[in-house]
Amino acid sequence: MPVLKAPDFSLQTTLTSGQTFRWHAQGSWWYGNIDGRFLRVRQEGDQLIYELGESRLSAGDIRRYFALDLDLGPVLKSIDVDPQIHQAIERYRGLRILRQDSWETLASFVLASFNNIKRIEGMIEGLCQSYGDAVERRQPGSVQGGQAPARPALRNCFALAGGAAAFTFPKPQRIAESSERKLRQLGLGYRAPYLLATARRVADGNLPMKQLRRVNYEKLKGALLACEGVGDKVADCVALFGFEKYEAFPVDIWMERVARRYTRVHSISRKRLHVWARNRFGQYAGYAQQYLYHDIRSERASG
DNA sequence: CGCCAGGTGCTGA
DNA sequence: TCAGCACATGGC
Repeated sequence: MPVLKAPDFSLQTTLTSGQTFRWHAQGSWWYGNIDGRFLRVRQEGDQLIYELGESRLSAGDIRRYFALDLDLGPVLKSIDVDPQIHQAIERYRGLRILRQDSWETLASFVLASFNNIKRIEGMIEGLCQSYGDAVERRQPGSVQGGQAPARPALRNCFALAGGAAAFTFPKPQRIAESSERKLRQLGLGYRAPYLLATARRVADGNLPMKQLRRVNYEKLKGALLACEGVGDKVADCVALFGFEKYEAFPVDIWMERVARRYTRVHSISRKRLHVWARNRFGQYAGYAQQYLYHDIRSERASG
């Protein structure tokens, strides 16, 4: 089985830290896809083991997705400026910011606003089932020969951990062709028109995702904010998780709680908090945010 | 059941 | 810039 060297990495922490919504754990394996190519991965010590089935992914693709090419030590050292963040780093060292597809990240975080993670995952799954491409799970022991059954375009034995078929994340065009009514039927609620408008903006070329990869954080954020349903927080999530803008610092309800640990001031505006955090943590503020976010949520969950 | 969720857009000071 | 409010829906 192929193996990648993965020092300073925690697969479990990375995949459960609320930055990605489509990975599923089964046994020691995590099942998911990178740009629509399905695989499973697991970690043993500082090794990342993966299996591709028939997916055309290179070791470099996987290394890049999990950000294993990033030297984490200096990053963590640069944000380790006080006892709060220090504690989070000690607890969750190895948490990395994934390099996710920018469109999938944008659509996902439009749906994530004022919502809970379980439901976000369900909404995204429904969206994929309705508008993505089906990937049938190839049975490893199935008998070959005779007429090949009408086979779907895509197959992969790691398409799903459990049963039926898995689905790729839909292209913007597919959602753009839909309607608000159909999207509401998926349970997207008031986010349905936001997602539709955003998908149309991308499909029409008014939000050129590929070109935006080359612009700086400020310009990128400005472009993202032009989308309906994208405010400061969503734009920062997309910049951080989908565009490698590590200075982005998304401020949500959990960051407000983190802020109370620091200042005891009960009400600080999200804008002020954003400025304060970026000044405090610097060019890798986004990493600080993700460690603080995971730390306080984990603490709340375990009591 | 009531409260909460990785907020945003809009309105009116 | 800021505060206050409506917005859909399901998890717990």
